[in-house]
Amino acid sequence: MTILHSASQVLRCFSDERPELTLTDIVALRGAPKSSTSRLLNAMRDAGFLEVTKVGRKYRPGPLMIHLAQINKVDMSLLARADAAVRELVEETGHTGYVSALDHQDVIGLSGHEGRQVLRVATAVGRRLQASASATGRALLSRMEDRAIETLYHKGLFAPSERAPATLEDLMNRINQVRQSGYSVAFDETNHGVGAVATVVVDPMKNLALSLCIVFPAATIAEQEREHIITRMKEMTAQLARQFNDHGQPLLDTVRRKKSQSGVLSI
Amino acid sequence: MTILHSASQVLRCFSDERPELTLTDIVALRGAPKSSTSRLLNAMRDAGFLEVTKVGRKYRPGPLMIHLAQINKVDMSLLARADAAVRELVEETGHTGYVSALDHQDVIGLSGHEGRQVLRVATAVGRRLQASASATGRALLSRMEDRAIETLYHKGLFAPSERAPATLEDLMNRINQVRQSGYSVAFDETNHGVGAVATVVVDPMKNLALSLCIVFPAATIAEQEREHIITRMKEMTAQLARQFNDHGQPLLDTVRRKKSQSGVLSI
DNA sequence: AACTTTTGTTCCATTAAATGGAACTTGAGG
DNA sequence: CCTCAAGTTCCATTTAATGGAACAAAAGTT
Repeated sequence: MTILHSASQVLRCFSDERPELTLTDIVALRGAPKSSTSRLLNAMRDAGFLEVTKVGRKYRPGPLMIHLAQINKVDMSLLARADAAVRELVEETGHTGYVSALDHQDVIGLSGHEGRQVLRVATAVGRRLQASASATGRALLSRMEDRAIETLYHKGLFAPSERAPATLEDLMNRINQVRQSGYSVAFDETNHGVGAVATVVVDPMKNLALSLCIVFPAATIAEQEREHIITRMKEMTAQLARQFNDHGQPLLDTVRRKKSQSGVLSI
Repeated sequence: MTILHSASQVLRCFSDERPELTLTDIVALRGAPKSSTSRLLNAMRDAGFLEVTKVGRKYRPGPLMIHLAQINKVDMSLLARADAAVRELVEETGHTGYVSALDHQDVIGLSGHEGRQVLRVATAVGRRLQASASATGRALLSRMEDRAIETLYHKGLFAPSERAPATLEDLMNRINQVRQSGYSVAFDETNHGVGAVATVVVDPMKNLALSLCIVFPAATIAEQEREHIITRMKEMTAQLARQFNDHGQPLLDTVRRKKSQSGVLSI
């Protein structure tokens, strides 16, 4: 174990729920000896990775992190991150991939990358898709509360093809499958001959859900390759979820209010 | 030199102007051997501190930094940072300190910390002060363009005491002194018997200038102590400036528009 | 205030990692 | 196919990190 990995582990201990940690906290979380951890934390403080609160000897991410967070060209938005992840998947698999978000009953493509395969699905940035009849749409819906989904489809739903869910009950079954497995699939639903695998990740701070999706010709894909795509997508999505403190909470129906700081007037 | 310090140096190489760097860039910036730097950068990538762009082997701050930037309880605003810096100065010197911002011709106290000294200046969060007749006000004005200052005081200015600048010319002289020395002083200007030292730092992304100020009884302060306060304030202000990419640019008169991302639709 | 418990630091010999020069590999132009 | 620049790997050497235990400092407890 190099000290950089140790430092990395320490920094990963911090989260929204635990923005400040003591030495003993970190010892407990990492399981490393107290002495090493003590020296490590002091070294990290000296280097600017951490800073200590005057009261209670608590550590938190330090000035160096604040410096990096100010660099606005390093886009840290979920969209930029999800887009980068999809691009990586596209390069790996050669299939087309895109990132999309939900808008009422529709899914909108926000960014897309075309694959290298001769037979490939064209990307459609800005195009709308029925949420209920697509892998990416059901992935996004899976992070809403049941009540909200029912409200959204209270007038019933339209199935553009035989394989798409035709009733609210069908849809809920498919959504529950997504919730359980962590990914969403579709074959021949909105577009004939097209297969899709999608996952979803939410940024709880912005209450924003985005879906990662890889699309491919349904006929030519091998079972093994499909499995591989699913595995990689779940891996990359899990990484994004960790980065954004997404612990699987459902999306809030109403807009969350930001708490005001204590003791300091806001501008 | 520990590897943590090296890693810290590398991360400090990134800025708004240089959001991505190659191995050779970093070798040039740090002066360390190429071999060590190569290994260091790869180790940092493995640990999540950096990530590499697929094209051009460029490095930039990595997923770990993005994770930390998401922690909302770690307040990275300039106000929170300036407040923490002032608190530290107050603890060190025992004198009262505060952070303030400009509102037209006034300075408003945004956060304050009272000193430990028996004879101390009381804090006044939310209270207004004449910008022209205070150390903190002139510090803030020093980051505006001359034209903007002239516009602000085109109706002339009022001096609340003999030592305060009475004309625009007086004021400009005092402001130019601040620009040159990097700090602002006042004795017996708005409040009798009160001395003050102030510095200013701006967050270019928010186009926000904040002033750090330490106030003390003018009569009882030793020359040496005053010098020490100035030195420490300049140090801490310089650190903040580095973190926020403040390179001494004047404040924009109009609100800067944020550029939209290329290739990706914004939500 | 004296005691106990909890929490963090320092010491030490041992182990493991970082170092820098040189040789080597890779990749982009010509 | 060659060349030059950019990046990686090798190796012996130096330097830093490790973890157990003793030590010191706070925070509770009687």
